[in-house]
Amino acid sequence: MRRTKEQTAETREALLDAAEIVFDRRGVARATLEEIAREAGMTRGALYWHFDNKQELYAAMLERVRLPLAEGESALQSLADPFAALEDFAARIFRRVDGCTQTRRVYTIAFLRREHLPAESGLDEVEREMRNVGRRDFVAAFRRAQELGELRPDVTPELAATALQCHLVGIFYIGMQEAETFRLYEDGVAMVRCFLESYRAR
Amino acid sequence: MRRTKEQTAETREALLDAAEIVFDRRGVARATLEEIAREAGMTRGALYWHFDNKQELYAAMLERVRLPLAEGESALQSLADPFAALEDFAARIFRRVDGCTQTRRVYTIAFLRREHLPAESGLDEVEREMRNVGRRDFVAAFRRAQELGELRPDVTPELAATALQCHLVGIFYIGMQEAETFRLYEDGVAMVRCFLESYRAR
DNA sequence: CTGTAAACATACGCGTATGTATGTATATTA
DNA sequence: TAATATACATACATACGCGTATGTTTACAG
Repeated sequence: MRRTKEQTAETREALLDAAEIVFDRRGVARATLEEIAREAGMTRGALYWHFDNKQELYAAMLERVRLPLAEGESALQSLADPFAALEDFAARIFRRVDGCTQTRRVYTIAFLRREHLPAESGLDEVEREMRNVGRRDFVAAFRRAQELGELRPDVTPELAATALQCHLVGIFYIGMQEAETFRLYEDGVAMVRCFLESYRAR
Repeated sequence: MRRTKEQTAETREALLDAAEIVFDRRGVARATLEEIAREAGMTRGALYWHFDNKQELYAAMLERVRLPLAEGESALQSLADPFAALEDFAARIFRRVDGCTQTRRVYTIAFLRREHLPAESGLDEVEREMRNVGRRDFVAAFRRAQELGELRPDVTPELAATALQCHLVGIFYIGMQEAETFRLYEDGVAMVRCFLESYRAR
């Protein structure tokens, strides 16, 4: 029952799609490899052929979304107008998560459908790295704004960056829990815009 | 080996303390009743005497913190100065979570150490209720601010309430993940103050 | 065209957590 | 003070999910 290269790749994608669905439905811990395989119309044999275990399956699922995300649109580009760049960055992220079902589902899984342990070796390094990369960019942008005299004089760039981080995380969090009533893109952008104004110098 | 009423109550508390520790360490799903019982110096027999299963143990752990929290300091009191009341409300919550190790740990467990499923019957109703109660108060406060002409004219009370909710959740979320480097009370209050200013009319 | 390994399906053994059943000592009550 | 139910500890029965071993078909390399 050997398949062609194409069929094999399709099977792998189907397994990852199924993993997303079942992780979203049951949570990562309670999801069983049996249910994932059946969701894809396969057996656990196929799963263990493509992935070593649930951990690696989860990592591969993340990677499939991280790749297009890392391709270019992640960093904030121009530091000429830091506030505009920050708002634009947030808008792009919201647009991406709100527009693409798959991205949204994976983000939901990563945020809500799994347990975040204190010293989770390996996987959380990725998350922490992603978060810190974002934060580093935020600090740089607010520092630039400070140089331009556009930042409120009573706050540090670090605090402003942390606050933005908190606000974005909160928007994602609530937006995913109230997925039906909460329009991530429209409401999110409005909130971030309003938020950024408060850190602007008068 | 029958114990006195006092001893029994102490055992129950010890089991709940142990549940907090193990849930925080392993996450709720991966935590085993065996480890919890041993952490309390007991066996699973004691656990099954006091609680029916892990679900009820978790609920009892939540309830132990919800009780003192519901005793009085939860609602925002005066609507004379809505913005001050909101800031004060946030400050009290931060103070409570930041000051009390137990409260902080339970919040960390509820936020990070468990999986949030879409239709989790029973337990998530409590969470949703808590969240909606907060939100209702926020909406009322911002509506009152609108009547007083203190709310920015370009935002609705509902959006402002949602934004505040998002910001608070994000602060909790980040504050618990970076528990070492993030001072929940000081930084949190500063952020909320700055945030609230941005929704004030000029 | 033939051998080999890929791409799975099937079957098995294993550990582990759970729930329950039973044992037991003792505080409580009548 | 005797009887009883309490407050556990211990033992057991069960099921579930995982990892692996093995079987089977067939694409592909030479």
